[in-house]
Amino acid sequence: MNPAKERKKGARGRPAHTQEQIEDVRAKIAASAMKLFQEEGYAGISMRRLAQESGCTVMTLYKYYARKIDVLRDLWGQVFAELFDELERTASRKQTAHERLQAIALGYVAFWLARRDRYFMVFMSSGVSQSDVSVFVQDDRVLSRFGLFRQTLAKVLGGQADEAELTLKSELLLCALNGIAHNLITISAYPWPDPKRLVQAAVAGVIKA
Amino acid sequence: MNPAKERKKGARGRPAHTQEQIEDVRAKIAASAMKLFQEEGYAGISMRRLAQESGCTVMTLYKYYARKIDVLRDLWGQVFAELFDELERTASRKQTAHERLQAIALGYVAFWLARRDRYFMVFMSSGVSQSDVSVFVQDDRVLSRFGLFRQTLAKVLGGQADEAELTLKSELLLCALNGIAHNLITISAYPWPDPKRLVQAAVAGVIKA
DNA sequence: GATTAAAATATATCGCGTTATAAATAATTG
DNA sequence: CAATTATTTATAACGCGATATATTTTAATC
Repeated sequence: MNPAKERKKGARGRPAHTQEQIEDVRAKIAASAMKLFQEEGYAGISMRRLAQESGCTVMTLYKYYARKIDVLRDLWGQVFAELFDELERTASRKQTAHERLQAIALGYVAFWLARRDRYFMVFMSSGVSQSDVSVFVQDDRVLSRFGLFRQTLAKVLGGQADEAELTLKSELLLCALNGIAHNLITISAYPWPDPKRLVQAAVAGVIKA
Repeated sequence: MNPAKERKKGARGRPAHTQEQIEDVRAKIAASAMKLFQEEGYAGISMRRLAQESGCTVMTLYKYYARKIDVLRDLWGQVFAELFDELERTASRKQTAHERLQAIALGYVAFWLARRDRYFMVFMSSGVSQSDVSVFVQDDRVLSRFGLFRQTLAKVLGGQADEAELTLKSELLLCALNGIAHNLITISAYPWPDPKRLVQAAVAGVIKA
């Protein structure tokens, strides 16, 4: 209700930006940020630099984003959208539910392994306090897309599992996949096996056990 | 070879600190840091403040640690030592291999969930660049202790798995456990189930599949 | 005590995220 | 046009991590 303050008719002075205009400015800043953060890392880009490359001043940045981390958070949604768009395309090319589950599980881990810079951008962003991180995927548009895993797993299990068991197993699978990506990326010194074998074993673990 | 530069006999001037002396100073700084980082978080403590509480100047800190993050890294080893000491104590109280595996898996996740501040300190430390993180558990003294999982799993599987399969499964289990802790801590807004159920399902996945 | 070399300090500087404040600019209405 | 109001800019400031440089203190030998 009353999402954007209505401008009273006959009001004087410069009108406030509409929601659309605000999002246009944000999108422009975010585009610069995505480019810069990927090239030189989140911590490597200063607000002064981002302002310069965005063609505005630091104070304008702070008008559209309360803190630097909020710029980053704006990019997370884009990254997850890209990821799940890719996974759904991948899944649509497979015939059986089992193949689809394997494909998206592999695709999920492969996505992050191929985009370590973005993984760090999303999961390990520097200068992040505990409270910042706990809301890192609070956005419903992001969270809801993880339902792809639950739905695909449901098809594979058929009637073998009730709702509760299905929920548990799909969440376990997600934890395992995130854990595989997390460990392989952050503990890179360790001689990990082929990620495909880990993912296949993880999938086997939830559909057979 | 020639680990510490030998002081030439008859040398003039104040002798350089021995390795032992250096480690004593580091230990003193690290003690202050562990206390302060836990109380107010890594990002919340400045080098100026750490120097003050350690009874030295900022420049002295930088003599013993090249960067602030290196102080933190020094604490990681202590945290893992505490974790695995606890896990081994837990395991020793159980009779069967299966019980031990369950216990250490549960204990591993429970340890981090009960020490979220330390989890962030170890796995999500702020101001960390990609290269910093890739060596975060490179320390052999830390890495070797993860062997506990492999050995315990070997007992459970008995002769059912060859070396390669045992390696794969123990690494998958570790990925899953880290993933469970990681997700439950960082995506705290999501209504996760009881971590015990996730861990039990993860263990079941590697011993039955 | 004099000499020497290392440890430790003192001080200044840099760019950083962030905030505050005042001024300039732009877009509207009368 | 003037008046009004929001956006944007300009500038300074704060504590931060980090670095550089010069000085003082300390612990050893002669």
